[in-house]
Amino acid sequence: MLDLIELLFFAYRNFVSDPDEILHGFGFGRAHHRVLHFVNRHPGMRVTDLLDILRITKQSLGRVLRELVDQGFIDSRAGASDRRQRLLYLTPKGEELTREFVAIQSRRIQRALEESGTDSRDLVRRFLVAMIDPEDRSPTEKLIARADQAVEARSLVRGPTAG
Amino acid sequence: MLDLIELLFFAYRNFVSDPDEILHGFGFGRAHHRVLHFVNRHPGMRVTDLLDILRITKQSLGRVLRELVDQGFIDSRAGASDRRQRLLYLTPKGEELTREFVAIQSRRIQRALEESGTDSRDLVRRFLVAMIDPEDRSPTEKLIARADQAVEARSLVRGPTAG
DNA sequence: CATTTATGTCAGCCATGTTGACTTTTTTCG
DNA sequence: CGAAAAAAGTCAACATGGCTGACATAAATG
Repeated sequence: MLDLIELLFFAYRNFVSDPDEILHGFGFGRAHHRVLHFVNRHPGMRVTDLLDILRITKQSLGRVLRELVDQGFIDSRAGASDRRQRLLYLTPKGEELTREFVAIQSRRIQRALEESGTDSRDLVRRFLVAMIDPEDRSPTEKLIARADQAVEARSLVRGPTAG
Repeated sequence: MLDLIELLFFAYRNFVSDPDEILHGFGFGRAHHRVLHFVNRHPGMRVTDLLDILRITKQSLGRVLRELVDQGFIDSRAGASDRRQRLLYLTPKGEELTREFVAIQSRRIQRALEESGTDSRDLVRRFLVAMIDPEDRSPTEKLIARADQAVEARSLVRGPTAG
């Protein structure tokens, strides 16, 4: 297993370096990437939801979130039904930036799947899920499913060719 | 691909948290884990080799390496043929600690491979290699091969049942 | 009205990266 | 031999992104 332990290290390092380089030009770092990524996936999410996903403290998140809001990458609106909540959305500027690193990371994964063989996607997906702590798997898969459904819903509203 | 991007994040986070927890008891962190891991894999490696693998600065490495040597987890001996070199070895204490996190990470991978299906190992390995930057792949695979061969050589010297 | 919840903020600390400058020891090469 | 290069180590200062603890405010809830 030692080879796979190391390959995970090397692969992940390259994988996260893609967005790192893009964000470095804006004075942002890895922490900003994560925030942008999950706000993109769950538009209108609460700050608390983001804290649960990232598993960092409010203070750590607060720092990067403030920078992203101040510089116009994220919009933070009070909730309609519960006005204590701050619901997080990407601005057009934030969407544009997010598209960049989603694209580059998707390309890397796509290439790797093609090189590793036909029908590798399902197996790789199952492997990654199984690498997650058992108690976290179901919540994680539900989170991903909810995000995917929301994308689907938005694309139906805008029409099939709008995205 | 968004689901795989996120699964990589969640899977890797759990994957590295295993050794993190073990090392936290010794006042060590992620940086110490990496050093111990690669010194275990390449006993007698030079400091320069380690710098090449980790891609961090001499100063960053120096800090954690000093702690590991001072506290008796790593032995640093002058090279026989080139006495400028410091060749790095795990002490018995370092070996014991290293065995712990190799074991826990191996168990996680083993479990994930079993759950993701028969013959998943080869495909997962190919996928991980293909996730690495093309120009880094060949050096990385050679590095892993050399480490595996050295393990093989050592086990032949000590006899097949010694390990 | 008291309590809880969601959020934000100040202050300070820690781990681990970075740059830049410099030293010592040893090897290599013209 | 002597100059240059290589391997390693060190000092100082700084950045990023984690952390704890203590509070403050607004709004919902019972």
